[in-house]
Amino acid sequence: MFKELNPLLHSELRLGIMSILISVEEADFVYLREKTAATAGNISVQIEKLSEAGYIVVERGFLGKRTRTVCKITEKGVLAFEEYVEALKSYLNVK
Amino acid sequence: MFKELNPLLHSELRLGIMSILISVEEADFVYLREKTAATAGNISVQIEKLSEAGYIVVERGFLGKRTRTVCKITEKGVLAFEEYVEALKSYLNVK
DNA sequence: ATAAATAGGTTTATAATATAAACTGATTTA
DNA sequence: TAAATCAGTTTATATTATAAACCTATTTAT
Repeated sequence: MFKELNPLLHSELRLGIMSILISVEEADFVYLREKTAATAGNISVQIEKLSEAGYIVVERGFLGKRTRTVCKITEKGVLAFEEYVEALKSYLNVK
Repeated sequence: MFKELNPLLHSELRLGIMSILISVEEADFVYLREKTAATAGNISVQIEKLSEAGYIVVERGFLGKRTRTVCKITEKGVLAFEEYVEALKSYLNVK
């Protein structure tokens, strides 16, 4: 009847991060913080979780002298996101 | 950018319960337990939360000699569910 | 008649989670 | 050179989801 909702994606902030990354394919820490309006600590933790799961890859580098953390969604992440959306449909009366 | 996801509805089990109730307009405890495949304790707690929020009404009665707890969604519950679905769309690339 | 299962729940304990506050180290500005 | 600001990370806390344990009534088996 109901499909399982991947708990890693069924989280407001992680879902927001994934939602951004699936459309832009590359976003840095600051951009994610601005778009999601979450605190830096919260973003940091959730990025780490998504990274551990292999849903995104994180590259820490520099932009001039400033540190810059760039995130990209992986193929695995795209698939997980798509499956999550499919699973959600079993809860909403959307076909 | 992203709309807030009502935390009361952004829960796999409560969402399942609401999803059922929005389509059948009346379901008892046993039916909800079977359809959601959750434990009775879990169902019990989540029904209570939805009830406290005024999203559903709960009537405890009898069916023959057996106790029977019947749940119905309220107008407030329907609205909250619809708003939740709208909010979700801001995260998925669905229009 | 009585013991053991079963039904329909509720209460509670526990483990997982989300979140923000506090912190760090570098860089820029006053 | 002291104070702010930037870009994050670590940690502490409060909330939450979940299942285990429990309870009371009823049915079934002996």
